[in-house]
Amino acid sequence: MNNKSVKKLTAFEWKVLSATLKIPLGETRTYQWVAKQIGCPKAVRAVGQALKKNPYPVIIPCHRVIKSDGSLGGYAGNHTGRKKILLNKEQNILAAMIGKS
DNA sequence: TGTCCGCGGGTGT
DNA sequence: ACACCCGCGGACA
Repeated sequence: MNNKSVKKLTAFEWKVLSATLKIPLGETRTYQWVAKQIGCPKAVRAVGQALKKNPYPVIIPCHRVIKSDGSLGGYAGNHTGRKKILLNKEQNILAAMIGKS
């Protein structure tokens, strides 16, 4: 997991990224869920920060991480529903994959 | 339903 | 070492 090429990320950030990567395609998880995975269910805010600072936004499905009440969160709120669109397309892709099979 | 506080860790100063 | 920040969560009004 740890490469020397990687930026200075702390263990907790790695936990967050790893937990986020564990989220199944087309599925969504809450910050609280991720926080619990890393062993800090109260560090939900820190989780969000780690995601925001994530070095690989491409492999990190930040849009897949939402608030506990089902809201997409501030990221999407600051844009034109970026999370929602990404998630929607993601589900569309998943559906297409299933359809092709 | 709306607003406030607290939790946990990062980064900047 | 201290203070402020953050893509939240939960409690209280």
